[in-house]
Amino acid sequence: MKNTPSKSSARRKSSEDSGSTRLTRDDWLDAAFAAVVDGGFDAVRVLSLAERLQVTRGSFYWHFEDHAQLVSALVTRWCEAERLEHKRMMAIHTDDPRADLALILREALDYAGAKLENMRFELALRGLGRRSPEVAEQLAAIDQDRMKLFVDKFMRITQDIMRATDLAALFYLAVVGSYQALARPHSPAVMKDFLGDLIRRYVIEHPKASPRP
Amino acid sequence: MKNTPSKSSARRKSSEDSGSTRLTRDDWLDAAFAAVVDGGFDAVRVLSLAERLQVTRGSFYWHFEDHAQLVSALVTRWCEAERLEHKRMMAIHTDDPRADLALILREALDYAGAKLENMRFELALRGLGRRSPEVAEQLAAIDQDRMKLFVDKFMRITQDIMRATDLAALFYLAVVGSYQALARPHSPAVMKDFLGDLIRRYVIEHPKASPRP
DNA sequence: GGCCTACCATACACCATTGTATGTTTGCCT
DNA sequence: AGGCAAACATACAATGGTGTATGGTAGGCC
Repeated sequence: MKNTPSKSSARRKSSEDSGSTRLTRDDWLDAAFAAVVDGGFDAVRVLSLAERLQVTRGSFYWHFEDHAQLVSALVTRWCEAERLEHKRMMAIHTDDPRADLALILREALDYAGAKLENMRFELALRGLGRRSPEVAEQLAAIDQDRMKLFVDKFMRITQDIMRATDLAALFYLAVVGSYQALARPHSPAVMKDFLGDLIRRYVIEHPKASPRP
Repeated sequence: MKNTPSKSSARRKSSEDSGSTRLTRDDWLDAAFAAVVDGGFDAVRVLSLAERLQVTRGSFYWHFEDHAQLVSALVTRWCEAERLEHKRMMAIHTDDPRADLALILREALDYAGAKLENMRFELALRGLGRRSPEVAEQLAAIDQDRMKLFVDKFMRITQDIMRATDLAALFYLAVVGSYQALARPHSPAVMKDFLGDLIRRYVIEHPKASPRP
């Protein structure tokens, strides 16, 4: 449900406590996140969230200035958590670069539980980015981050900067494209492991076979 | 502006005429299409369209039952036009399968003018499909159509059904993914011809080089 | 030239949502 | 125990959107 741990002080309640004490700012952000996951950013209505949280809107307008501030805070929180993930993946560096790449791809493509929610959020965010230049900018930074990650990992396999860039871009675009298919309610299960298999077969197991003029 | 020609009778005005006679149903659909292109489906407001068309909402509620009918008609109109395009591309069949594929890819990736609008519409439509099962179904049919097209064309090059399916899926996913990047206001120009070049280099010019166990 | 119908305007009721102002409760702190 | 600030409730104004009912107008057809 939460994409980053609450930094609420100890005396305050966080969503882990099932007790019905007061809410924190992060609780509202969590509720907004859940709303985005199933319904997109249009589903982030102050009243709906309040209903979900069993409070009135009076609580909201204490924790936030207005609706825009909620959305903005939600987006930046997600982006920061995402960059932490990138850092974590960047740190994966054993003496077997193919295994490293396979692991990263497995993480990026194994949609399950919280990861599926995260994917749906990202999709909705891309939709929002089409109408908000600020969000588009933040998303571009995320994409750039991930491309760097992919290129780095491919680089250790091919040792060819051009080829590594090509492959990284191709597969990252395919990953983004696959999000669309996987976000559908009844996505074909066969899609799930498709890209991972493809990269294993075409790149990892046969790294020298793909052509380069 | 229009993604399919109006079938309005001769006495009625279509948007080509600059004269300010009465409107037709297709004029409203065109306006809705334009609204989706810049602003998504949330920008399809009856009042905004009326303002854009220099009329009041009285006109709208004569041509359409309600707002939902407008959206529904718009979506099916686009889908039908898209399938016509698929048929046209499917008919491209010379004795040089590589040139055929290159041509199709150029058409699918050369975003300019009306094609960019079409792409932005498709992206918005995918967003809508995440909350409307009917739309999701129509989109799945479109995807299936295009996959068949891609597989057919790759098939004539590789003569290997498995490999053709893999490559078709990989590149189609990449095409869909690239839509996200290209839909951004200031998309890097280098992205524009990237996939086309990639396919030319990796598949068309060196069709036998990619691996398959 | 009258008329009938397609097309559009006007006016109203209604609902969802945001924001604001102000009152009320809870609980920590000393 | 009492006070103070955080957290929430309540009530109200304002906005922007849909849908409906009904009245008005223009243009083809006889």
